[in-house]
Amino acid sequence: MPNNRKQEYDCPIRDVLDRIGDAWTVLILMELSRGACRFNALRRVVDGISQRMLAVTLRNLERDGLVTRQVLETSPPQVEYALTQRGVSLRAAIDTLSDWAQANQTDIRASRAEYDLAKAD
Amino acid sequence: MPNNRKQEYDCPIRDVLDRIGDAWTVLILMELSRGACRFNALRRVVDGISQRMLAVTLRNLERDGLVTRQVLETSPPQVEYALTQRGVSLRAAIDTLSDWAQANQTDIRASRAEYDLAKAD
DNA sequence: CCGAATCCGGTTGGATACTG
DNA sequence: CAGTATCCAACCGGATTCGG
Repeated sequence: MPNNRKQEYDCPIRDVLDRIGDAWTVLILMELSRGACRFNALRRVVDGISQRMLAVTLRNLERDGLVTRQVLETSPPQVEYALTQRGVSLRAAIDTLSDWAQANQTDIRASRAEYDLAKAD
Repeated sequence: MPNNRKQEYDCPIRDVLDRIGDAWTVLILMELSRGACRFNALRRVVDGISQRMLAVTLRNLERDGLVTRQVLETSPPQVEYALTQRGVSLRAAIDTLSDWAQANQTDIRASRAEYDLAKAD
């Protein structure tokens, strides 16, 4: 039920988190923000992503208008993905979170270590 | 492998997304930002959350130093949760994302509808 | 080269029942 | 009141295979 109920309320922040909360979307977004990229090129650089998840993630991004998909008429055909303007603006919003993450990561790690230690009494 | 590999790289943004990417953390964070709250009070207001997930989520938040857990010496004992300073700052970062979500949600919905329609040809 | 379809093991999280 | 423990169904995503 967790995934069905996600869209149960009309909560915009949930929409975004459902998109970027998974393991790969943010990585792909970051990679594409460095410039357009083809499928297998992405696959090599994202490192560890399966073909399936790359396809699924890109399709979702395209569906939300965050990424464009352009088929190049080469032989064999190639497909180039690029951020839309909306995608760029999302990336900027994510950067805020990323900044927070970097600024607080050592403190958070310390808190976790302390917490785990206290539990191991 | 997706969950084991999450922490594989030392990527701070992943740390944050692993925390707030789930269904409940953000909702609880938002609720606590309105003031301290007890367990069952949270449970009532968050609406739809199971007892188990509320406990798990709160424990994770506490572990990261985002939330404090204070046992009140009443009878029966009550437990009050509140945001830490760090929790407040995270909420601020999330607000940026939330603003983006609100600003773009109608466009995104439109994109999705258009995409789905094009697929149903 | 790009992707969809199928299969299937591991994780997630709800329901329920039980403690301090 | 505030959790923990157990059980189990649903989902997610990797591996593999096949199509355009």
